[in-house]
Amino acid sequence: MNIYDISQKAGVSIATVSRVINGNTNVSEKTRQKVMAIIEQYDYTPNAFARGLGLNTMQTIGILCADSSDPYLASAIFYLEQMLHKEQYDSLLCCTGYDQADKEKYLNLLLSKKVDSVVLVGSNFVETEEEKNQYIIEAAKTIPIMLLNGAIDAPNIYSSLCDDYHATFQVTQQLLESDHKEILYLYNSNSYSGKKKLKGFYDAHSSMNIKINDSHVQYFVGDIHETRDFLINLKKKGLTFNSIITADDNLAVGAIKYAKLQGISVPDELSIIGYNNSIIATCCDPELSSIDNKLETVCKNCVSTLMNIFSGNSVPFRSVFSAELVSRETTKF
Amino acid sequence: MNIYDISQKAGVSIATVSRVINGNTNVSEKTRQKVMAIIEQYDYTPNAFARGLGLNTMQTIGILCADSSDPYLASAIFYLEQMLHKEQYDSLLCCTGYDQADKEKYLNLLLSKKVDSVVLVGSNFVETEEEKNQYIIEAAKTIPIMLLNGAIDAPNIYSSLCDDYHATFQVTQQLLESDHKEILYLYNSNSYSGKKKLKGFYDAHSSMNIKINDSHVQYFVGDIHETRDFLINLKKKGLTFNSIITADDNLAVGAIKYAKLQGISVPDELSIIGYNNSIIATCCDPELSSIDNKLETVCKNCVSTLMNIFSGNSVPFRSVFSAELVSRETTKF
DNA sequence: CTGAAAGCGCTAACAA
DNA sequence: TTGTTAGCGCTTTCAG
Repeated sequence: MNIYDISQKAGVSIATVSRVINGNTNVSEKTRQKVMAIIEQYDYTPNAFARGLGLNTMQTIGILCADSSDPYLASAIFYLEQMLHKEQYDSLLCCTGYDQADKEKYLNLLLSKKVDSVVLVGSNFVETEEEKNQYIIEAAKTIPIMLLNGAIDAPNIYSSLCDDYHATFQVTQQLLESDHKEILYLYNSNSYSGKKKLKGFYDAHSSMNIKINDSHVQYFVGDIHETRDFLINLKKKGLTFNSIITADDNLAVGAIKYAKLQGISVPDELSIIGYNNSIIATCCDPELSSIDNKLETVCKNCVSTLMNIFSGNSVPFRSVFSAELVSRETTKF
Repeated sequence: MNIYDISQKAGVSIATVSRVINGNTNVSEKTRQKVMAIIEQYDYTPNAFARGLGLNTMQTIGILCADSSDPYLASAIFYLEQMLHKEQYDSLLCCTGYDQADKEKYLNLLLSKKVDSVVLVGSNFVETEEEKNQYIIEAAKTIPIMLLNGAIDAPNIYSSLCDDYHATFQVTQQLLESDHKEILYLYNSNSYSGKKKLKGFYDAHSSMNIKINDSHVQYFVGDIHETRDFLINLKKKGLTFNSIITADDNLAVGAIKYAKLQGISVPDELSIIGYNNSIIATCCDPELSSIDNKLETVCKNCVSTLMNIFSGNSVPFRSVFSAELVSRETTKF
């Protein structure tokens, strides 16, 4: 059943059928009704591919993320899909993993599928070495690229993100002020926001003229139990600290497990602050104080910016929101 | 840049260009190289919409889930996307929420987008009242429908799932044998697998001639803290139990919180068993014993079944796998 | 307000 | 091995 069949049965031309399908007003109410009746009678749906070919769009947005099973990224994807759907866009999901070459391959795949835009979810898409971001800049020559929690300065690239620098700066300062002079900073990513957080940590110290011992900044990649063991090892080696800030809730849960195994009371002897305020922050015990980086807001802004771009409205190429510490049981403030 | 431009620049016909693009062997090596050179020089990519129109497929699979931010469903989506990608298929993700009408709307949307198949992820898509599944049966007249953790007996509908009945039966029996005569069963869904689990719980009791007190089977929908409070209330009302089996890890984490708040020691005074073995099972404290329903296996089977369908091979309309209890700290066995 | 007809870019059957 | 050509089903311009 195609537009020709319908036009024939309705006794009109295909142009008229097309007009009623697309809500074109230049159709008399009478013909409109006649055509609609046939359409419904035969349960006709226009062929999306033909439509795509003619209009050069299938109303699809590519969503690129490293790992959609990560609860934090999963939430972002969920928000994005919901909001895009409201705007009549569908979401083509691609999980790239953390390998640079794969990210590039996936992005090109999405371009070849002719999506209307692609959203890169998670700061791990922005590398420090500028040439590694070249493939994104290149893609932006074809379609607008949205960055969620990352930023690249190049034409047609837009970012929606949280001020991770300031958030980390603040909680670090707060800890330092409440007499936690020995803070361990644990991170697992050198991404755009990873660097911002780290800088916040450092700057908070210098703003109070406190020196950081290099071994109080630790890079570690691993699951919850591996993180726990890593910390045990650190302690064994003689490193002392009375609080931990992590770049990620998973790391923080590892820290909680570490404290428990070592019989260290939280938050009395050790304060722990996570990042992302994801679901696991309320699963652990004690429940984790975590920096909420306003994922829903950031996603909403991302989608509305995108819609404005499509409408030809002028939009900010960067939107920054404030994060906020959600205090639970692993901190005293 | 389209196929005509390329053919012209290469001095061949568009048919030849099409042949080299599609790896058709009926092209002399010499022309192939000549054409490839031009293609690469101009970085030409065939138009996916035109291709879709001609072939009547864009190699896309619809993935329907209620809520992709649920860690368990998120993992399923992740597995599916990865495996589909290997088979050259892309994933159109749709998060329907739990409302029946929305599920139906989304499924029809996917049909109109002409996806090659759709995977319904999660047993919540299969309702007990048969007429509520009619829209799925209807969709299956157009394209094969895959059910992950659910089953519907109708043509062109295929299921890949875990034997939830048996798994629940076994752990229930195990508890009963180890002198836990008062088991509370907590569930939050009347879906296909929800019913199977419940039946397993009941049958294990009857197989050992043990009667179940009706109030030991509780339906509750809410987040972790609400679940905790629900249990506190249950206890207040005088209900006694020395173990809890839940249909879901989230509920089980609520149970752990309940025990902690009430000063009940786990697993000595109370055993807790969750379901899904999702990431949060290792976040909580004590870590949760949970039934692993082999999500990766089930997903892999789903995708390979689908590929076989596309290839015209005969496939089982239902594949059932065994679940397995992963013992952690909330049980003694 | 309606219709005729020219694309959109590709695949594949058929001819050569 | 290569080329010609007829679709695929829709949108949209242009005439009327």
